[in-house]
Amino acid sequence: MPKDTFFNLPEEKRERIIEAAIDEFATHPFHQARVTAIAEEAGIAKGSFYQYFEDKKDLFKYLMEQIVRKKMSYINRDLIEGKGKYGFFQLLREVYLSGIRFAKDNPRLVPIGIMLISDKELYGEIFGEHEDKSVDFFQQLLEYGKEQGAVYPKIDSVLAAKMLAGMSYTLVDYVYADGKLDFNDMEIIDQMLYIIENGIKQKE
Amino acid sequence: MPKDTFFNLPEEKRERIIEAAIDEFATHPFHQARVTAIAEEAGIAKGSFYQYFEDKKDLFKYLMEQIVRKKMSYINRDLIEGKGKYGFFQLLREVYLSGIRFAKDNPRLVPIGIMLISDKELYGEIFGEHEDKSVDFFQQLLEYGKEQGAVYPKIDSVLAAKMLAGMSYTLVDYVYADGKLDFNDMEIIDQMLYIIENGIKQKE
Amino acid sequence: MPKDTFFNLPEEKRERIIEAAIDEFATHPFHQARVTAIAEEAGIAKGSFYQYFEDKKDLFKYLMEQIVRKKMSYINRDLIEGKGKYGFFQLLREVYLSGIRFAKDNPRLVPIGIMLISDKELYGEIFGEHEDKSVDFFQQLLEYGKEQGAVYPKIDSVLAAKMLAGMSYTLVDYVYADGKLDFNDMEIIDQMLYIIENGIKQKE
Amino acid sequence: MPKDTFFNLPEEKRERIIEAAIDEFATHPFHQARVTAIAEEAGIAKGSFYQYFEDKKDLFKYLMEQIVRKKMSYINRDLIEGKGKYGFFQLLREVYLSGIRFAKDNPRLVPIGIMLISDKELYGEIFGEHEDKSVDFFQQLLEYGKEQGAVYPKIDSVLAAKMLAGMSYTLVDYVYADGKLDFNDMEIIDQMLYIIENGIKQKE
DNA sequence: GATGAATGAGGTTTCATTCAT
DNA sequence: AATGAATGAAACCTCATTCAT
Repeated sequence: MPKDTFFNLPEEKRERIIEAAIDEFATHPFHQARVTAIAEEAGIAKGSFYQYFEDKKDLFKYLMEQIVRKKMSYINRDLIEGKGKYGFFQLLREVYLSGIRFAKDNPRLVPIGIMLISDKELYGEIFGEHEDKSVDFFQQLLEYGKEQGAVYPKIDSVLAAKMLAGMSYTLVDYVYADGKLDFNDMEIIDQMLYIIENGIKQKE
Repeated sequence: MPKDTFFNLPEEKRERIIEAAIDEFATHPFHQARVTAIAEEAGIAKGSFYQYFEDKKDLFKYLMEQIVRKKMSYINRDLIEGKGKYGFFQLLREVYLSGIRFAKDNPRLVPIGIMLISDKELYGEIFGEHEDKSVDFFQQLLEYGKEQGAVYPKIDSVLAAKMLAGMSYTLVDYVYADGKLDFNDMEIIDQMLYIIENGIKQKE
Repeated sequence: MPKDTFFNLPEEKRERIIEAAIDEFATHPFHQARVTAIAEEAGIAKGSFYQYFEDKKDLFKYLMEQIVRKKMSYINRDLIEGKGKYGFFQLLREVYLSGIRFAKDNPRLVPIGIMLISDKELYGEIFGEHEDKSVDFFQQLLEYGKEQGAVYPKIDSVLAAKMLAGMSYTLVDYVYADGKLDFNDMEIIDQMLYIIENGIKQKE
Repeated sequence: MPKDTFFNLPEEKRERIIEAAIDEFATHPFHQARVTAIAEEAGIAKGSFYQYFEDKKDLFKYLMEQIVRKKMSYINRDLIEGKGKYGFFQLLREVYLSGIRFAKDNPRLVPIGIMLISDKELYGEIFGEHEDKSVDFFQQLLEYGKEQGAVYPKIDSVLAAKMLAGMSYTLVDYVYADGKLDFNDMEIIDQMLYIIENGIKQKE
């Protein structure tokens, strides 16, 4: 957790530091990212860094929390508005869409998350051992879908949740790799949803 | 490419070095992995390491090639046997199964591949810029499925291929995380396949 | 070019580092000179060295520039005073004298320059490919001598310049080898000048 | 001194090793020159190197001796033929000419000698502390010149010898730097000799 | 609080030389 | 005698972190 000094900083400076950190962590794996580079980019003294944060990991943890929070905000906004209105698949659509919007609005945040996934040791230190939260989320969504009568009840919610979560990654990575998404995001999501709904089998 | 000296080494020693490297790379991201640790673990002098390999990256590349080759061997064996016999979904099942078997037989190799994915720069240096091969593979498989009349022809092969590839990761990661799989691997795969085939929608 | 940190250092410390560097480079060819030795001798941490200089070569370049500048200062002082007063041979005498005075005042700097000469690759990196400056200098001096009517006009200025430059080295090396010069420096220079002026031939 | 094994080697192989050594020492200062490179270039095993030579320095010493011997041979041949025939300045001319011929025939040997000069420590280990032999040589020549009545007797032979020796270096370096000499070597030497004989002063 | 110099552990890599076959 | 693998000391350099002002 950053020290109080960090939170007492003028908004603008805090912002600069965070931006610099994002730049560095987006382009380098954690152990490769340099505190010096962040300090320079942010225009603060190297010593100041340690006045704000316990150490490199402290900053990274904080950053990660912010990212998660931000990503959540994309989802929630849509869901809150839609909760009553949408059916299960429409909700799912919104969720995926929010993921894409997040990636599009914050492309530099995407690789940071991806990088973390691969470093299990670091991941553990940051999120504890707890399971992937997004899986929980999709699992709950699926239960809701079953209640609604939209999802085939015999489906194993846990497995399906993992699949949906994985698909979410696939989607974001797809968007991120391609650079920019445009109109036909919709098309891609709709096709993906079609497959999720109906599978790929040829019906006779 | 390792130097000749490496290939001239007695089988046993070569094995020791590779094992040590796997241990190190499985538990540390590339830049965090230490040549010293590998040399010590393998019981060779640090200088010897550089008689066998150009540098750390050289060893890593080689290791990665071996991993890919090995993984391929799991797939190929099954496919070659089945080519004529199996229908599309049976083939897909075999492919996933082979992925799981690979992960089960070589659990330490899994995280190495996963780590690489997140380090785009390193990834590029090793595989060039070329796209994920597994996506190509699944795409071809899908085309075959369409010819066979097993896959709904309107499905976008590229997108579906990405999804199938992603699902493959999901599966392996699942297995890897849980430690060991037993009999009911089958069950999980079958459920996953059911979803892929039919989707998750409640048919009326 | 040393970093700012170096120039911000207290005079005394900067001096210590330079002295240590001179000691090391005076007794070892560049590639044999050790950063560790310099740091130890200067009483600074090895890491500090790299806070002051880009790398070993950076320090060496800087040192070399200082040496050249210092040597120049010996010449210039005399020349500026003498420009109007002296004839060509008197000027030449001053130049040689300044070379000797430099060598006498800064004996440890002499071998550093000499060592550099032999390492063409390093020399090129430091001074660029440009010709030996001292040759240029003597050439100009000779032209001046011809204008003055002191130098035999048919003499090839380029060749003679090379000879005078070489002789300058001979002289310095002589002084340096012998350890210390005393009164009869004058005598040696005068004899040398006599030869340069009149040659060694017995006139009939 | 190389071991017997070296001298028992077939002429052709010995030659190859020497050539490889020359290549390496001509392009790298002693401490930068690599035994490995020499062995590779010569097409022998690294281990064999130590069967022939005590160590790197041993080979270098031997090489240096050969170079000196070879250079001598250029001088001697001319001198022996000329001893009676030539006057002092003609002899001097022959000596310089032989230096140039040597440099032209063996350009790769020149920088090796030059490099050695700058590394006083190494120089001492190889030639002992004894004075520069070429100075001795020129001194004797000058005495002879005086006897002959060709050299102005009041000239200090030691100083003049140093100058002549230095000039010899100047000359060789000149030739070496320029790459190749052609016909007008003669011209250069003659001009140089003119200066040595008569000086550069304008006679009234 | 801000600064930036100081530190030193630790990392990769090189290479002369020895050793075992 | 010939080979080439093995060794390990030592070099350069990086960087997170601490210290002193």
